[in-house]
Amino acid sequence: MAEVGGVAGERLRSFVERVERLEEEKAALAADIKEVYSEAKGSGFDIKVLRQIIRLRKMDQSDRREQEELLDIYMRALEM
Amino acid sequence: MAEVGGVAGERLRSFVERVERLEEEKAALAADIKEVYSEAKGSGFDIKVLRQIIRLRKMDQSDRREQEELLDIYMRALEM
Amino acid sequence: MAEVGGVAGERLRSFVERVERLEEEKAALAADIKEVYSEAKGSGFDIKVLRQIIRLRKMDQSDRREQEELLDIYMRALEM
Amino acid sequence: MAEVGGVAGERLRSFVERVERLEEEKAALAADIKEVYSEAKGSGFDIKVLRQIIRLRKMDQSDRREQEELLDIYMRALEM
DNA sequence: GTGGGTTTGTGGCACC
DNA sequence: GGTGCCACAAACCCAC
Repeated sequence: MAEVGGVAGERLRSFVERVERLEEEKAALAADIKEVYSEAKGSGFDIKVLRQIIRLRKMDQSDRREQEELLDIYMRALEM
Repeated sequence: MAEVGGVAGERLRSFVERVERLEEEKAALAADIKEVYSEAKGSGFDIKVLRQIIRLRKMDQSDRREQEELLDIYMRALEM
Repeated sequence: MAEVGGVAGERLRSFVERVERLEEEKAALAADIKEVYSEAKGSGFDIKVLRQIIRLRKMDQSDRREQEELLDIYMRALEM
Repeated sequence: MAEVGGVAGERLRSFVERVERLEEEKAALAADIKEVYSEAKGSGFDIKVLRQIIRLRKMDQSDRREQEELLDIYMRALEM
């Protein structure tokens, strides 16, 4: 990190701005999600229930993956 | 949350899937951000400090100053 | 936070030290846990497998709790 | 990880339970710490700054200085 | 303003 | 040694 005002400064600025740009897009998506929840609420759904459903669906997936992974490492631990 | 099993079921499914879709995209952006940090690291930048820079740029100036002043007061109180 | 060197300073110091004390104890427990894993490894167990087992046992519990919670909020959403 | 189902099964169970026991105690301490912060908050202290104080006290002086210097360099490079 | 929950950041650990 | 991963801790945000 020599060249405080020189080339490195340009690279640094570039990285910072790329991250900031991506974070903006991410924040926009978060806002979209919030809007969907809001719309759902307007249709009479309970947001807390919705969130829970989505969380459980995600968990089931990762749970299944974990189980498979456990089987896998058991097998390797037993040198099968 | 009326009409369980009826028309509302369709709507519910639709909301759930929209949220899941958006969350996938959000996760993809998070991965992109991670990659940028990784690239910056490869260029010799300190990721932790980089994160701090981005945090400071986002933070309001007056809040930032306020926090620092409070920290200063506490440290003097503790004779650090 | 007036009284930088006075009464408030004493209270501040007291809180800080209480937290530090508790964190020390917590760190000691973390070290104990690490030691148990180490001992298990010495007995021929695969640490990664062990961790996975413990994680799954914890997950199963919290999964069950989540399911119950979901049922509960469904019921409340349906005003049962 | 040999002897699945035999004597090793007992040992395995023992290790798992010891870890789980220690993790419970650790969780209890975490709750205690949270409570201290809560009490401090009730006395008018800023929790965020309090945490920072504790972090700084734990951190090595030279590391702390190093981080600050790096931050300073980056900020000058970005003309912040 | 307080608590809960979600998300982000940091540190430790294992593997390469 | 250094890199990626995972778990814990902290910050943030919303709803009440």
